Amino acid sequence: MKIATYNVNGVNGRLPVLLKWLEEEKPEVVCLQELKAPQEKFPEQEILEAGYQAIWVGQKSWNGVAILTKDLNTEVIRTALPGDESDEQSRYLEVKISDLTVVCIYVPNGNPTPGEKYDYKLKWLERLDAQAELLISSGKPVIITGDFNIIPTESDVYKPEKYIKDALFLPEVRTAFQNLIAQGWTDGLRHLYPAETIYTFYDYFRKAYERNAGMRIDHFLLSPELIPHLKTGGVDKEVRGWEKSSDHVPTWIELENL
Amino acid sequence: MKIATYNVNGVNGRLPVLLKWLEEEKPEVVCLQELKAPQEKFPEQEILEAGYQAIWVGQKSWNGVAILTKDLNTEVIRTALPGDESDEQSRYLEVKISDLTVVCIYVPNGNPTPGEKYDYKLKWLERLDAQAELLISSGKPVIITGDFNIIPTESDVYKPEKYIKDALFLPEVRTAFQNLIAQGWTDGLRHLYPAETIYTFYDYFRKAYERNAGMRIDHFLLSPELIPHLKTGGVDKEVRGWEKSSDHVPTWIELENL
DNA sequence: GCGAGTTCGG
DNA sequence: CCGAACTCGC
Repeated sequence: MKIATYNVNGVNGRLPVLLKWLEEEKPEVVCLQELKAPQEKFPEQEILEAGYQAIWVGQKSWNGVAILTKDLNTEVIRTALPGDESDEQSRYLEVKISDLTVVCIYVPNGNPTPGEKYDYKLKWLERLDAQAELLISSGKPVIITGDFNIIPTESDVYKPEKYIKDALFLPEVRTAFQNLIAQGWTDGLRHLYPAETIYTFYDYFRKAYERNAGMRIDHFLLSPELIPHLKTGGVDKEVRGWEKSSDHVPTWIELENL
Repeated sequence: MKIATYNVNGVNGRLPVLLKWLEEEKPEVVCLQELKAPQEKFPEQEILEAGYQAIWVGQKSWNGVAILTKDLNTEVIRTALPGDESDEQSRYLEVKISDLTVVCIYVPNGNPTPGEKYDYKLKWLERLDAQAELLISSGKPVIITGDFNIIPTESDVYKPEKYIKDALFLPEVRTAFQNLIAQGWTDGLRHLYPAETIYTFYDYFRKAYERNAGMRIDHFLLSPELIPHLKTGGVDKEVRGWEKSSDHVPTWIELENL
């Protein structure tokens, strides 16, 4: 089973690119972030015509997450991250696909630092930590994937020194990621390729893609029982060069015998 | 010689449509209105590659006029309508192509009425009247063409009763047009087709094109010596049905032996 | 309805 | 740099 994550940065503006990529790669499960569309403006019809069912949590202007599945029975578990009833932002979607739990997340960016937005990111990551602990304790197969807005290590960004004060790279944020790993989760892509440079995001400005000025911020966290099934993964880097592409790159893993 | 006028409603947004139409119709002279582009953002390169030289008067956000010519020596005569030095709007361009003077105009819309904008339209038309008088008195061949924002008669709009208080149809404005005719100018298309319904504009709203709810507001005024050369003309109505079309229709005349 | 600008968020 | 929403003009 091929599972992908793709921060589309506007699902309607991105529709031609998204459909072309789906047609070429045909992943069974796709987690999307930054829909930037209200619930009623998600392009359900076009997605259906491409052969995918969709579950989504929209929001006007910002955020928004979705999970697309191809011929798979999908059950919604929750559409919000527990821990703060007053949180209005659409950043979390948890579904069950047969015995596999798939969690699609869009972690707050958190810039500028310091500030309210950074505080919100840290609180959101605390709530994610609690929810991840519950999920991994279940002993069932779970994937948490999406745009984490976290650069896990110095090896995951083209010039770490430029990001010392950035909300994607500050120690507290990297520690939050390590805490998840300490719970027992595995960073899927890094597990497959321990020493490779892997970038999932290239800024729109200053020709970042052409300069290979990227970072790895979209991740797959796998619960232990999934590791034996993990055989390959990667980034569809060329999509970043397409006309009207997102600033993120589609990222995927393949699980065998699942 | 085929001479066309086309209010493009944004020359950059309209570029694919404009280039396709130029490729199909190949007019020797094209007057454009509503460039909606500052001087430095006119797509000169793409127009050159399509085989046209261009002279243009840009303006940020609104207005803007241009004259494109195919393999013809073109000399700029003036880039503003005389009579008000303080007028900042780019609505007038006068050039000489061999012995023919071509004037491209974008008359102010003037709505709502009454109001400042209507007053500005009337004053602009007075200045145009003075300039037209000068031009016709020269005894040389002159064409004044463009978006006049004037519906000359009841026969030039689908439902005249809807436009009684409209700045495009108020008596003062129609009189301004008749005054030009009284100077000796000929309304080229009406001269060719005295009894036909000819529309050059269909609103974007309420499916005006599908309902044939149009009006004739783009005109060719010809000085007397040109009349013997005028053999045919028309509107490229189908262009209005193209993807991402302007609300105006390209309109043209053909002058023989010129 | 649509194009171009601006503002916001990234 | 880019997407979405809003404003303005037509």
